[in-house]
Amino acid sequence: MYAPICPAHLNPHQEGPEAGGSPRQPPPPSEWCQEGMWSLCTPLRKLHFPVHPWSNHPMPLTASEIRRKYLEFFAEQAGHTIVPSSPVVPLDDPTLLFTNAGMNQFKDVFLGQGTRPYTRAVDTQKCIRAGGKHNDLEDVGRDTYHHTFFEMLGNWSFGDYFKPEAIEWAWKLLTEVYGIDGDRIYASYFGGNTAAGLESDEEARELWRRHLPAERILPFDMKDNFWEMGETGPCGPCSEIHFDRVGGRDASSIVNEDDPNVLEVWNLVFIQYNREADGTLVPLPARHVDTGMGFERLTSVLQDKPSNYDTDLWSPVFESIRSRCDAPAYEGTLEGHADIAYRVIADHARCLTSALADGAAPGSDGRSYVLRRILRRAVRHGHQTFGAKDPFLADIVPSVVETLGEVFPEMRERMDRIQTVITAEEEAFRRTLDRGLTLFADAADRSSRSGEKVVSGADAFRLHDTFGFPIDLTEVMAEERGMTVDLDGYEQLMEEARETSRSGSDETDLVVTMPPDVLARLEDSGITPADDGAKFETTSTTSTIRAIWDGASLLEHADPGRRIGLLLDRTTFYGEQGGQVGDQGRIVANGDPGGLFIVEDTRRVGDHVLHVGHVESGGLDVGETVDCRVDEDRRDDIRRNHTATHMLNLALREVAGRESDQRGSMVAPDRLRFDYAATQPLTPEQLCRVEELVRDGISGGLPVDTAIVPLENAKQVDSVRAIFGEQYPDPVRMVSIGATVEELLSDPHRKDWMDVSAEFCGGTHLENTSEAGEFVLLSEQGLAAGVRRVVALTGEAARTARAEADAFGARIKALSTDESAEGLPTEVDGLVRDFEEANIGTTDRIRLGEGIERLRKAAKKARKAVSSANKGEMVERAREIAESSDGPVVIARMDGADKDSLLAAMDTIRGNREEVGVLLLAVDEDAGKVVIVSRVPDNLIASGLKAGDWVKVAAQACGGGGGGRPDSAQAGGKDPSRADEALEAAREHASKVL
RNA sequence: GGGGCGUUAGCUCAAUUGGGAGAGCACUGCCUUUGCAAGGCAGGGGUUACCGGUUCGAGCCCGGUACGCUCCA
Repeated sequence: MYAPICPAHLNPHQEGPEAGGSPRQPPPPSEWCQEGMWSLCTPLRKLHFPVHPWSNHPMPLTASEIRRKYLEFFAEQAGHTIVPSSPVVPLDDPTLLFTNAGMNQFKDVFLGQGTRPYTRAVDTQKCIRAGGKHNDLEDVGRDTYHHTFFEMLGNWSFGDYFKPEAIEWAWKLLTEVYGIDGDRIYASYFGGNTAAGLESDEEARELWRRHLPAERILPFDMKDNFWEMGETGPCGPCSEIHFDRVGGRDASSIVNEDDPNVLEVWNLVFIQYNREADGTLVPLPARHVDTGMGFERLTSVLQDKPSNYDTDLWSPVFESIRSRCDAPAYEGTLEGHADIAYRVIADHARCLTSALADGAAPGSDGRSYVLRRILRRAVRHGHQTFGAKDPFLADIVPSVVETLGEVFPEMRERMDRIQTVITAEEEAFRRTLDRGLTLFADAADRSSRSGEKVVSGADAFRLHDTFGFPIDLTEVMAEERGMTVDLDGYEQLMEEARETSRSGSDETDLVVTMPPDVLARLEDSGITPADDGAKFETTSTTSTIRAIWDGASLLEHADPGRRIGLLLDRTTFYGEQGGQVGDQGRIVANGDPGGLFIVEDTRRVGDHVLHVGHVESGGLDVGETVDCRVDEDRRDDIRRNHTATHMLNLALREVAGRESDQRGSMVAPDRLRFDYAATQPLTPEQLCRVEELVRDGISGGLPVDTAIVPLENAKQVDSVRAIFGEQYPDPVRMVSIGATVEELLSDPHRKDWMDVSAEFCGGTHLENTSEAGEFVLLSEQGLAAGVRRVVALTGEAARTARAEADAFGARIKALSTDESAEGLPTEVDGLVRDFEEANIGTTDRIRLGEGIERLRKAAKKARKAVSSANKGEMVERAREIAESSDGPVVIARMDGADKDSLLAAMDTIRGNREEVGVLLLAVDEDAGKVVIVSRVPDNLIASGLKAGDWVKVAAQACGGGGGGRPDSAQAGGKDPSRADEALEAAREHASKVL
């Protein structure tokens, strides 16, 4: 796994402690690297690099050498098993947003709930601290040592070695392997706490005394040196190792004081107690060691750099940012905007690369939303600070992979996908980024001018709500301007928005649900949930009425009219669940005269099945025997759509990739709707392909199988599509298409079963896919960021949609054969209108759209030809008018001219005679209107002739009005028969004022 | 399910109480240049997403639809 190493200081053949002996003392550095076996430690390298100021080690060690030496030291000298980092996205621990410490993957061991095949482990763990309890996001960029993503080096003992070994090895690794000057090392230990009844950890102190003078071994209290996992659970004292970057002094007074030059590098936790629920501490039988060393910090120490960002873990990333964004060189200042941007972008690129490599994606809630916020922060910096024009963040990813891909190969393997996701997300944000930045700048200027250094809650909310600026991003931007954000105002608006959202959605239909006290009363009276197991096999059954619910109380009897809900002892009605809508049908009482109940909807309330509807005739009594009859045709439509939904789900995975997880669905009789995760719309080709796949499935006549199986077994099947975060019952009902559930379970990992639909589903399905008949995608649209929705039809509805498409095809073809026809523009207008409202499939729409577009072009051309002929004619007449007229004004009627032509004519007259005032009038018989335009030169305005007044006089004479500027105006009249009166009025007005 | 915002030339975007739809880039032609890069001149390209309303007049105001973005549930 690792390259050959310098045999002098890490001899793989030597006896380690696992053989009973204590670790061998490594040889002095003068003996290192003489064999040249370790390519990075060759004598040649020594010649080129000066000796480190406080170590005698040839410098610099690269970050990957530092990491490797750590792992190898514990593996080869101390018998540890090298364990890979667990994913940064803890998929099996819902309490954790991201992996934030090395111990996460061993939590079960410390809790005594799990074991490992080894008792000593060493690893480097990918960690993200953002968005959760440990949130370093706000500090990234502002200082030089907080990161959202970092590596934690750790060595672990699970009931194996304890304090002596842990301290001894830590000392050896730092001083001998890494060659750190021991005079700069300080150790802390737990100094005891009488209130908690804990004694000082004298054992740790004594162990450190072997290496350090007493004044550099410092006691601290619970806060710093007693580690606890949570309220209860394993805990114990810890001992930290601190390093002084300066040296040659006594720095003991500034240890643990957040001085950037005296930093904690390693924390050794000795787990020896268990904190019980009553707060008492009980010694553990098996004691553990949990250590954590910040890899980036260690690297900065060993490379003698003032900050983590100056190490070779970042330099390739910074260089990538510099060249990609054409940014000024990084200067390492704390305040410089460019320097902050460098740190933010680099940190966030590392974080995103690592999270996406482990299968997370930016989105709108929880963990996903943290990633979205991180990405948007980085994008905004690249755009605003460095002026990056195009999506750039994905281009930084390769430099991250270059520095981390060796240890974390998943980054290398999934780099393409990481870049695709980042680019898509960045593009999405850019669509609102510019306008959002403008809005922010305006808002900030506004409040600055008014002397307040606060961005209003309304502006912050608008940025969030409309432009997708997370509130924390707005805060950062405000702070850059020395401002703050009115968070209270923002929260208030947010709460109002939530309120409107809520109130809009539920028009609280009291009948469809039951309050807890009613449910409790039912239970007390022994009314148990109806047995609805027969709903899959049959649609009718005989049953007894157990309860009648009217939205307020439980009744004994129901009369016609009111909307009520019925509870039965058994039913075949399907209560709305898992996206499938509830059944409709009728319930008929057996008595004489038998009451008739129309079921309009069926809901699930807890485990009860509530039949909602009204009594149509007769009456119903509790205890009465009834016949239940589900509307079978409607149920069949639903079954068609439900099975088609599963096929669609499978087809989408095939076409859009494994990441297109289901985000919701609705199965109704008239259509089906399916929401899925996606960053980009489906292309026309992909839409066709999806449709094709589902149609193939239908024509293939695949059998549909359902079975109830243990959840654990069902989860084994690789191809099963479960909704992320959904809780499934155990045992779970499984629906498969194209293979039986039994076949799937018998060989759960078989590759070709990726072509078989398998879902956990409690819905009603077809027996064979051929019953679906036909399938048409009706639409594909964006629903929210990262979520898209397709709507589709099956059966008769789908066939109708296809027929309608064919009809449009014929209409288009008919019009296309004669593109010069006189009525074409009108025909095309009608066609376009009908087409937009037509109920046809999206693939047909795309296909037909091309023909429609061609026709629109042809119609446009025809219209234009008419208009330009009209214009030419009017200009010609205008020329004649200009030549034959004299006097200071030209007033003329030019019937047949549209507004454009009239204006062109006016320009012609003014071109010929610059000094005249012009007023032209045209009657548009079709529209029953009079158009009047006018222009007046400056000399006549001075004499009192204003175009605005002039047209107004004329327009009023023919029943209209208008106005404009003194030099140019337009008006209109509504009475064409009085057009000549308008002309006369214009003449009078002109002669009067001139 | 409920809000907010947007849609103007092939692309990126303008358009000051509602008064003749523009710019930059790209495209076409000509000119300049040994060539390249570029420059100059001219030109084509728009149902201002769609439908309806108000108005003498709507890219702009009002209502609806489609599509996109975004937030909430």
